[in-house]
Amino acid sequence: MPEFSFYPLSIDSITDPEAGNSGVIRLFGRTTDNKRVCVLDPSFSAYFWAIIDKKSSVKSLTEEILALKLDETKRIVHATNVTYEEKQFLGETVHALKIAVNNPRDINVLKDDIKEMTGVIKCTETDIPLAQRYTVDTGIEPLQLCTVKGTAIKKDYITDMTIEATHLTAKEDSLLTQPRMLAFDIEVYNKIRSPNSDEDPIVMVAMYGTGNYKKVITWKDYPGRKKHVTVVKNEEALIAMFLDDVRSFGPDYLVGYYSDGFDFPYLKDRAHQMGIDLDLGLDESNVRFSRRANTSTAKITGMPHMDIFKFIRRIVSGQLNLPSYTLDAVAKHLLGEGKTGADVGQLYAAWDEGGERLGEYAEYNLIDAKRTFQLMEIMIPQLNEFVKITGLPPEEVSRMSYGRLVESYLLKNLQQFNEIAPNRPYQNVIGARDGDRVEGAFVFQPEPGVYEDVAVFDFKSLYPTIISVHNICPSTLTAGKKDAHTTPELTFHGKKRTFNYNYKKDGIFPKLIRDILIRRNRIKEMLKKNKKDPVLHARQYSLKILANSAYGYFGFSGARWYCKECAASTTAYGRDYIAKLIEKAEKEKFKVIYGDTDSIFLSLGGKKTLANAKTFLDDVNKELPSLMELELDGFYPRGIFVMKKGDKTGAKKKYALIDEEHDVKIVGFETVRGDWSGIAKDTQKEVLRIILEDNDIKKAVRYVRDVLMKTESGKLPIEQVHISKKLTRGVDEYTAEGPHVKVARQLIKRGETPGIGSTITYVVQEGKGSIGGRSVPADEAEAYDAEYYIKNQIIPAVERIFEAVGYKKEDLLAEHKQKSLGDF
DNA sequence: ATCGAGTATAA
DNA sequence: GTTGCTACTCGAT
Repeated sequence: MPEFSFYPLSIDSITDPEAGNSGVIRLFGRTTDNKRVCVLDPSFSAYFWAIIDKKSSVKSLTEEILALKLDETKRIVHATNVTYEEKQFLGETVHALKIAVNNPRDINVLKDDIKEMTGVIKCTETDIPLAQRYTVDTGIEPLQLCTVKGTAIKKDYITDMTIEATHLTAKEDSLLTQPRMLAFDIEVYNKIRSPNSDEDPIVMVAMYGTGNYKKVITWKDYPGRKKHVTVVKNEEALIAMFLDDVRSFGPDYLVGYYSDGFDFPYLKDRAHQMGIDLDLGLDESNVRFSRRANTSTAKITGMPHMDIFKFIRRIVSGQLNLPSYTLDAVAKHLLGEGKTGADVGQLYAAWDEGGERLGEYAEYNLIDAKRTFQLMEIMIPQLNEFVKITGLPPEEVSRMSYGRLVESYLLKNLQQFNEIAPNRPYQNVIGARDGDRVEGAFVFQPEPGVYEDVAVFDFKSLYPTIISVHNICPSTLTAGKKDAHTTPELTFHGKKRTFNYNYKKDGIFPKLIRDILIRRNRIKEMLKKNKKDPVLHARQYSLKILANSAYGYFGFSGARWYCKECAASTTAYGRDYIAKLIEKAEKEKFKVIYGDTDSIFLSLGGKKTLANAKTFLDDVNKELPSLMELELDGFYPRGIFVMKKGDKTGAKKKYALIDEEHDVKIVGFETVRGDWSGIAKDTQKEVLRIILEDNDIKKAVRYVRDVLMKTESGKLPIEQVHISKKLTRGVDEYTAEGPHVKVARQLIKRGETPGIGSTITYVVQEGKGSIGGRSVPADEAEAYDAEYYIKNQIIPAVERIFEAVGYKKEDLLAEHKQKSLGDF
């Protein structure tokens, strides 16, 4: 009887037609001696719960449920086993029947009849995927080494062996950390910017894999071709060879960058036209596509396909904070090297001409695949941490949302509470929930001006600690005030009220969040000794994300544990903590200049020292409940707050600070926004720097004047007047057409297909009429409307900075006009 | 002058 | 399939 250890890479379930369509768990993985295996575990049964009104109903209901025989097409649906357990459901002790079935699909049929039975209150956990249920109940998890005993069977899987397991056990703490990976990228022939799969062929595909594997396939030969470039006779042969190469390489992960959204859908369209199947599955099945909202996914049975773009965009973007997440931008940031310099827009021309230039594009293609591979390598520790936290397979984790993260973590940790989970809401419930709004955070109204010696404090993980300390949870929400935390007064559905959370027992969220925060604190301690450890870093980051997602999850309409009261209570406590902190600071004669959600800014301004501020910090921390902590976020010799447009009050969420290392931190200004021209952003940045660092307003005025003159002369580099905005819907769906929509129409007219999510870059030119009417695609612009850029871009970007230091816009303009008049 | 739509960012 | 808050421009009225 074969016995070996292996790392599961994907876990899913199938039904076995030879055993009455009963559910079978299927694990594809890699053995410790590097073989590919498929392990089938038929021993695990699907089940769900029925919550019933009283214990005395158990016997009769059990009989009634077991007697159910429902006729479905080609099968009889029935329960195989019913057992009674006392469980917890949202904080209540309940009587529950665990109802097992043969075919996982039977759950959906049975539950409708069972919930109508007298004595049954509701059916729940009817929508948990069998594979997820399996990992939770057995502890067999993706990437965790496990040992299997069983019989080798013949099944048509493309693996070294297929085993039907008799014993399957998880080994402790051994994770697959070095998967065999293959990254790929395709290049398409296209004259206009967005390729059309009905016409434009795939001309190259590159692969880069573990062990320095590299290969480019193309279908036109050229002089000087390198030996890793293979030429085939046409596009059809290119696709066929690509599929063969992927199969024979046998990756644990097949990796792409935006391959869910582009490479695979494109390959599918082209292959379909040629009558080829993308049958990469280890069961010879085709790549499976699904579309939801505006994202698509491409999955391959047994061969996890990872779209690393999605993971970076959704999960890691919080720590990267880049303005753009193109492969080039992300690779430059994380690897120090981006794409090659080749202009992919000219690939079609090189292809038509033939010749040596094609070599540049083969190199470009290969480097794209290589960068994708390198990015995946960097992401592995982070990905592994999320796999451990959620128990989800890597391909799911790579496409995971925050809601899914929280929910998977909860489902995985419910046993310690003896709790059963609510079902996911139906669409109509989600719709009803969407109308609910809760009051958010407090933002301090700043006074415009320049401040000296600014100390910034913030609460460490404010919302997670509040949830934990005040036991905020759908399972502890209670009507009575006895033995309960009562929230500060808040507005809910238009009425003033408070909520109570019983503290007699730990809530699910509070307990799990406390564990997470404590674990994270421990890891951060370890990180102090071992600063660069990527695994520790990934671990603390994943815990941070998880803890921070809990508040958002409470208010998320698609959540199982949706709880608007909990979300409202969390922010109410947040406002209360900040208000009390401000009150205390003012009582201690500190000048509070700003605060937002979890932070306060104190201006020491000569009267107080940093030591005073630190004493204040210590005092505050002595009074805070354990887990909660105020931290010194930073000390800044100078800072500036500006006023809102139109009135004299200070603008919130908009300020700049300079630290002792002379680094300027700019928040909320146009400079850090993508939808302003380069000239406006650069000018604003420099003005802020001059004022904060040199403290020389005259110098700043001189600087702006120079910029205005240069702008007026028409000599700015054209890129400096590019403005970019994203299309968030189809061009015809707009009711109000801004300039970027009008420009998108021009692009369509010249044959391009700017779709949802594409960025439109344009230049405003001179002429009559609306700004939109005078805007043209950036690549068509040679000149710009100097007046527009002066009046609508540069001046607005700097005027309120000058106002904050007592300098009028008119002065700035007047000096500019005099000067320029003199010039003419 | 005012308002809604659209876009983007902070936390 | 995280939340809410603020600020701005453009175009319509």
